[in-house]
Amino acid sequence: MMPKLDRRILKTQESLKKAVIELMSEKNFDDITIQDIADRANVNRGTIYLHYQDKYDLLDKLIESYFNELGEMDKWACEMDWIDALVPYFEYFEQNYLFFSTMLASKDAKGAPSSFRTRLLATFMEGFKGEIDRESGRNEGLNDDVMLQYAGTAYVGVIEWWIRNGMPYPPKIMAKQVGTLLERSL
Amino acid sequence: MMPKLDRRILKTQESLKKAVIELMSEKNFDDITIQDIADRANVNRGTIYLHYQDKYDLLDKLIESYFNELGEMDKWACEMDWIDALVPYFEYFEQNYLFFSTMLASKDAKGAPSSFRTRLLATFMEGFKGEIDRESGRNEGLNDDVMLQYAGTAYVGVIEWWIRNGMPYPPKIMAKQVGTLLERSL
DNA sequence: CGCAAATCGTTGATATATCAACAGAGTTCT
DNA sequence: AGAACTCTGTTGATATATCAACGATTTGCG
Repeated sequence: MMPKLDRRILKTQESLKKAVIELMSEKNFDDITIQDIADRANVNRGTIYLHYQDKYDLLDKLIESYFNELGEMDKWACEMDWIDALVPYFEYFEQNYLFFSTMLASKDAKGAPSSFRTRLLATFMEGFKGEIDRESGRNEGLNDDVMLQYAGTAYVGVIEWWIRNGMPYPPKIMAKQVGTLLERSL
Repeated sequence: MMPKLDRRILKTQESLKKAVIELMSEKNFDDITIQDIADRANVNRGTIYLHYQDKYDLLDKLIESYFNELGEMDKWACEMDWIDALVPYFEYFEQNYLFFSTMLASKDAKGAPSSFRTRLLATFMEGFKGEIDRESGRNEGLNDDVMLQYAGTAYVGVIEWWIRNGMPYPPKIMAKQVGTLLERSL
């Protein structure tokens, strides 16, 4: 069991993560100072060091927490219908749209397209692995690699489009449509 | 000088006040328990007693803080044009619409119309006192009492209507219109 | 009624956050 | 190069919040 975290720890860490996301949507991560984060989170600067090594560590743990959350949802979703299983995902993206839009938009230090996107893709492809239809024969002659890459990039692409365009359709509609398409591809 | 409050005190008190406002917009104040408030504010129940006697004390101080804020704005506004002076007020009502709509809606314990509304009216009338035109002669034969009551109830009434109807016009528009009307009445 | 559960207000021990201050490392400006 | 400035990471003393527990009321229910 996790050793039941103190309320204050959760609150400060939440404020700090929220602050980083907000600030990253406003300026480059490198231009963000520890004091900026502390101010935005309404937390003493020193407090940050009680939880994180530095701002990079904070960003790492922030991203990690989202992937963990996605991982949790995977477990929950694996035995459901495609369309039903996707609903909570789109709801999750909607609730945390600022995080996802910011992370998908942010370039890596070197200017390369975000490693976040790459990792997100890998996560989805991993999740799709067990869902490929190997029984109906419908997919004979198709390589797993290709199908996974196809479905994965499509999925990420749609999410990216949906978020960037202000989430024009509600999560349930998105789940239904994307679910239908993914089902055909795997 | 105020003895510079600790960050934690401000944060806790803010959460608690916000929690009470939210809860009051959902159910009767008497049905709200201390534990409810603690949960909503994400604060330990015992912490509440470090700041307040009980939930009634909390509500008192909550309301008081808003009247103090209004009092501060009065000082700032007294030497301005009517219309310009009203803008910050309507902006303030807009920002804190949940508080005002809840308080204006809430009945007192006995079921009487809210004493909050009565006090708000008194505050505005007090503020209007110095603004009555005694020079142009335009108001001769008119009693101060009557003018104050007239303008005060009108002002409160418009605010109430504006908030209850989802603030259909922006603060600046409201300030201009109400400012024009108040100027005519005093 | 009478019991069970919920709520209250308080306590003591402990954990966390705050604040002011410091030295060191970069920056910027001249 | 050097002065002035900013940011960093760390420290020690202190203030505040947390948690679990308690007895005392109050509330809800059979």
